[in-house]
Amino acid sequence: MIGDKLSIAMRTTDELTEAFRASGRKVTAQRQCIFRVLQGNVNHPSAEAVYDAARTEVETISLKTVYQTLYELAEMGEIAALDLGTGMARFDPNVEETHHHLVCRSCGKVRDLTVTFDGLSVPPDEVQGYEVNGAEVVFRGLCEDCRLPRPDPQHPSAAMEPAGTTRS
Amino acid sequence: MIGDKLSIAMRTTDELTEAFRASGRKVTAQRQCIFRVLQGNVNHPSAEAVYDAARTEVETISLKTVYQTLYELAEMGEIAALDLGTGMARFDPNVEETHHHLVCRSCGKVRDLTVTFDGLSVPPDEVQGYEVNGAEVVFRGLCEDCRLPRPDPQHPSAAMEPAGTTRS
DNA sequence: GAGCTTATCACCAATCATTGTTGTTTGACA
DNA sequence: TGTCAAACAACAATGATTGGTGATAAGCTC
Repeated sequence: MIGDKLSIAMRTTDELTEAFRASGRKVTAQRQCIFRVLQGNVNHPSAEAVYDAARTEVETISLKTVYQTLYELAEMGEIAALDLGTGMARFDPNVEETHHHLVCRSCGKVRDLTVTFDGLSVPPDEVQGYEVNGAEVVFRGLCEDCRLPRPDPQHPSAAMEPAGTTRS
Repeated sequence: MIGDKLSIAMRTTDELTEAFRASGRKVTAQRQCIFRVLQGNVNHPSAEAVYDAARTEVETISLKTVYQTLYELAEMGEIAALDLGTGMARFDPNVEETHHHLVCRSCGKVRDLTVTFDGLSVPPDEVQGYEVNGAEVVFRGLCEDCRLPRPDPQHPSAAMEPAGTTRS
């Protein structure tokens, strides 16, 4: 396994602590715990997944606190809140490098795709009055775990890998 | 206004009626009403928007029936159910021509973008075990109505143009 | 270190989109 | 026309997320 892959572009817990304080926010044990959960997390966890991970450290932390902290981090631009059609918001600590996403249709697993697509813009005669300032590409398919015959394909991997909705 | 734009690639009400019957489904007044609402609709309505439009014809129709019929149409491949991050599913009667979408960050309005992007695929060394079988591009920005100073930018146009969630 | 102020907290209850349940109605075919 | 399952309307319920409230504690001042 390439352990190096975990060194994704994201501030450290200490840097986030500093950024929080600098913006007039208070730094609590709960928030630092959430910072730690996010640090180096490459799984695009849902709020619930962050909550579960955080609770192993701070048992009394509430889901509301997790949501609030995550959206504050998103507001500060330290993480990205994504809606990838998996039925719940996913949070991506990687905001430094522009990238796209691979989403599993079966379990909802998300992976970064650090590829730049040239020519990904709206032709002038097609803008239909929109002022476009962003483009996201989502590739869908089946992840390795859901593709192969496995004991329980619904739960290929446990922690930090929340399942997506399987509508239709 | 280009009235021709309304002749989007979609089956007529009669064709949908026939397709429904052919697949063993029953055709009711409620369903035909929904077919009519969708026919030529270029606004990517939400279930709620279809519901509202349908109710002007069949006052007693229930939201559940609308959801059920829309997802059956999606299952049959006659329309597409989209999750574009606006907080609710949007339905696109245009399934014939491959296209992408323009989404307004403010009001959630969606427009088709009939453009083909070359090279929109995952490089082999980046697939990370996924079996990819689909790619969607979403361009985000502000639509004409939300961009310009207007009396009530939250409701630029009324019918069939449901607002998106404005999280964060 | 104590006191103060205010953000943040935990614990609810509430919301919104969507889905499950149930008893009734109705299309499709005999 | 009769039969019967599919589809219906009218609920209640779900899951993700947010709002309200009184208690707590971070970060300042002294």
